[in-house]
Amino acid sequence: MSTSNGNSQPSDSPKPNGPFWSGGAAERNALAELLYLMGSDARGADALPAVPILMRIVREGNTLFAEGAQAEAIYFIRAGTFKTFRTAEDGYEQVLGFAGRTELVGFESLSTGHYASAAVALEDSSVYALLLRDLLSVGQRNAGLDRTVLQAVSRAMVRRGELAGVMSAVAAEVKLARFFVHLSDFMRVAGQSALTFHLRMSRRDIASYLGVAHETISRAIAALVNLQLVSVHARDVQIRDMRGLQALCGGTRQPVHDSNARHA
Amino acid sequence: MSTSNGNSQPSDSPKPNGPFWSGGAAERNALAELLYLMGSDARGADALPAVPILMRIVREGNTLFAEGAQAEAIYFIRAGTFKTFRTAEDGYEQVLGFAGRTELVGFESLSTGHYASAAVALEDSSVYALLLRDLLSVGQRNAGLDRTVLQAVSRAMVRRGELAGVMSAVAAEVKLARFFVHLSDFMRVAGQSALTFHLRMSRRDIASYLGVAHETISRAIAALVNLQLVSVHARDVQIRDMRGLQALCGGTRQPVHDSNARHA
DNA sequence: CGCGCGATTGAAGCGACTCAACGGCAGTGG
DNA sequence: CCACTGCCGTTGAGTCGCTTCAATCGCGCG
Repeated sequence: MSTSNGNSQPSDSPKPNGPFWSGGAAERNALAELLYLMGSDARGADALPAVPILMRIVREGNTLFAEGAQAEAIYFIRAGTFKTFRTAEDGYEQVLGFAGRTELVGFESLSTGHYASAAVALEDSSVYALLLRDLLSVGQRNAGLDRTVLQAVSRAMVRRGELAGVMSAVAAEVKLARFFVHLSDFMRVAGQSALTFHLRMSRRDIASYLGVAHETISRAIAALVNLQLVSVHARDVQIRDMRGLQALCGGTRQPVHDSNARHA
Repeated sequence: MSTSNGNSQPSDSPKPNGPFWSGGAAERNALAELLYLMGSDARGADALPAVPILMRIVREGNTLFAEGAQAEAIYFIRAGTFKTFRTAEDGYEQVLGFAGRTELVGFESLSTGHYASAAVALEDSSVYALLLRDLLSVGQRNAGLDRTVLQAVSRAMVRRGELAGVMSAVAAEVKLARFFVHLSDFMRVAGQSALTFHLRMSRRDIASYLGVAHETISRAIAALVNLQLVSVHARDVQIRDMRGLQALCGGTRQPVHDSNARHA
């Protein structure tokens, strides 16, 4: 979703044909790769209708799509990390989420034809693009792809729900603890170390995502470090007490400032 | 989404055949009705494969599905209002959203097989159920239904993003103002009065949805009334100054300096 | 009628926001 | 090569607003 252990191997031949898009003869392979990436069994992947899948490389800091732009495609992330956010009239950036390998971005555009949020790469990344006109075409559907899309969207919905979960916590340390636990879970299912990972986003982005001021993130990190729950150096995070961290996540309302002394 | 003007006519013959499900000969009609309800053009609705659509009545206060339960179906709301929420270990209810006519609930279950949140009817309601096994079946797909599902899910994603939008506001009055504006928008697109509507949810539910204490909701309502922006009696809301209300929505947080997005 | 629940209002404390300053780091251009 | 300039991250101090605890009122319901 948001981190990587310095692995993100650019090994598997991204090399695009054009400035933006690759395609042509490679499309058939791209579709099979996409289904494999997203965890679908590739049964019948050879007997597929001609659903073109394009690949696109996005360098760190570049935008995959802009908020409000005419929607052309939805994107499956092949490698790298993105943040999605909306920009208010006053310029405030509300981060809606971080998306990594195997995740889907840009899907909200399907109902309106315009992207409801922007997506920017937090590191050099690559995505598979599925054009909307192919997704909505009546004929020549690919059942495997359809199922893959539905499942990916379902997961995206779950992650949006988690956003509400982290923002609902009152105390900033609790929000941050939940954020770290979610990150750890993501690393684990990605087959990487669940206790050591690298933040790909700035403190500001985290703050926006959690709904607090960015200074509060600094202080919350310091608090978790003081509690011996984690070690943080720059953007490298090491979880030292997962149990304690999860215990901290429990509190929703009511401050966690434990206070053994109830008022007498 | 969440309100109705006391119209919700139970006229169009809900009458279920069994205790829970209706079906049988009416299924063919139900599919056509569903497509019409969701705004799809019903072209070729007669030449549909046999996709069974079941209808279900849910009385006020009853649960459509429970959090964590094995998922059987996703639901298109035909009439009424639901709230979706997750319950923390300490019993705190985090409201994830309110869903009304033409909206979709339960979709998150698709990726895990279990419902990630619970759905409870806030008034007597009826839904169309689309069984997961039909949704995921490889053969005999209905292109119109597929497209309808995708669009409904897209809209649900947009609404989840709006949740982040309301929770990101700092001041409680701003959150509430945004909530009212969203409600008004929903009423308008539903073809009802955009300035007068009835809240179907409790103050507590609103508070949970907006991420504040329920007492704060009372005070925020009083503040908006004092500002002559709205009138509120019990759960009946009348918007008196839509411009002022929208102006209040503007405030988010201090603007974040441009930063990212180097060259598009 | 009494009980419970929803809603409102008051009082007090504290936690997060805001403003501000500082150090470190990377990119840039003289 | 090194100042210069942003940006990121941290830390401090003060104010404000929300949370929490508490009491009260109205209403529906058994």
